[in-house]
Amino acid sequence: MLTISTVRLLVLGSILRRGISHGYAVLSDITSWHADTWTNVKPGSVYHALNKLESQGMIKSINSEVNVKLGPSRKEYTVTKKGETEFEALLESALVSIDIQQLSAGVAFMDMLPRQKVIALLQQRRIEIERSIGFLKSLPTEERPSEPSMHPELVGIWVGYVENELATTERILAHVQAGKYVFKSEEEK
Amino acid sequence: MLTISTVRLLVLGSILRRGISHGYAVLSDITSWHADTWTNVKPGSVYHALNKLESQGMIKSINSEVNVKLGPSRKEYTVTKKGETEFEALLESALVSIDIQQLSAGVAFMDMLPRQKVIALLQQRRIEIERSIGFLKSLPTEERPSEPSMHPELVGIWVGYVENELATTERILAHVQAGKYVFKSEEEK
DNA sequence: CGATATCTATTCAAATTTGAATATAAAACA
DNA sequence: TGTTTTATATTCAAATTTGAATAGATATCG
Repeated sequence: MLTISTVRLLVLGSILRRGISHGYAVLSDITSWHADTWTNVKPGSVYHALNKLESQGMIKSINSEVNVKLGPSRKEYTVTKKGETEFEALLESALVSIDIQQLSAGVAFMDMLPRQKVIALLQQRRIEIERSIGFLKSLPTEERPSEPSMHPELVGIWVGYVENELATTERILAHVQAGKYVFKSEEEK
Repeated sequence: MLTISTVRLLVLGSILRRGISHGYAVLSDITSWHADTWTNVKPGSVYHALNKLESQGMIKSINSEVNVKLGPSRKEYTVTKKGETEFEALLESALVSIDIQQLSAGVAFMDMLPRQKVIALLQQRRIEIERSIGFLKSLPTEERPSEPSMHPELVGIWVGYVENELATTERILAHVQAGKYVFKSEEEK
């Protein structure tokens, strides 16, 4: 289950990438990206996010209505300045978040930030994950657990999870530092 | 964010472990188990689950009212036969689920199933994860991704996630097969 | 050329979650 | 003894998500 901020990030990012877009295209983008794994957004969530973003002045609807399409009429949107600011804030917090769905959405759009910014955020993420590993490893367990919190396997599951998050962060960080991918304000040749 | 079925499993398991319980105790159990990591259940979710489980005949309220407590009055529940059946169904599906939160809840209560059953479920989980790894590894990627679904890092995040799930499953399976922990209908000495 | 399938596009009610508020009783303190 | 704190216990409105339904327009098939 995705959080609202992840949906907002995905919606804003999808519209920004296209310049002008509408609910169905956003939905198609998101579901085509998901690979049945990292997102499971339903139409209602996308349209809800669009309505809310519009009411908050993050996006605004335009009436181009160039009827070069098949099917019912669309409502098209562009992202406002305020929306761009929101997008960057959501993106930055996604790249630092320990949650894997947030991170996925962040990585999907990371090239819309400068390379150095992404490096700094991923380094921050690494520090938070290391703290989390330290905490989890400090938890006491019992071979005959008297309650679930003491169960070695339960603690093990979460240690494994965050250790994998650490490896993931370091891998991406290394690639970005090594010059892979094209980031904001880097010309492509 | 937890799914409803995970909350139901946790609530039923918590009541079953205590025999008789009430909302606040269930909430305390669940939050004391979480270690700030694998659950983040709010009061409203627990009470909602209790009301729904009661309306479905999975639990029933009893009026023992042995006022040996401090604070406002409670509403106490026991799990019905129907609720026990539901608990086992939820538990079995949690142990097979690829979702880590479901698995965590499943592991927390796995000792309420026979050892052989748990082994069979974890083996099934392993097979589903292997299928998932195969699928993810078959996805095409591009060094200059034209869309997020093609991004090597995004695919890499999810390959890493499921590979870690595989390792976790195999580790727990090995421990259970090696005779660790006390399961249903195994006497303790 | 009429039926029906398909793709496009959105809406809506019902279910669920969240965050905050409310409320009771005992304990602790001054 | 009064007042504040702490622990117990639940409720509720608002926000969000889900699942299903609705609906327009072209394509396809016999």
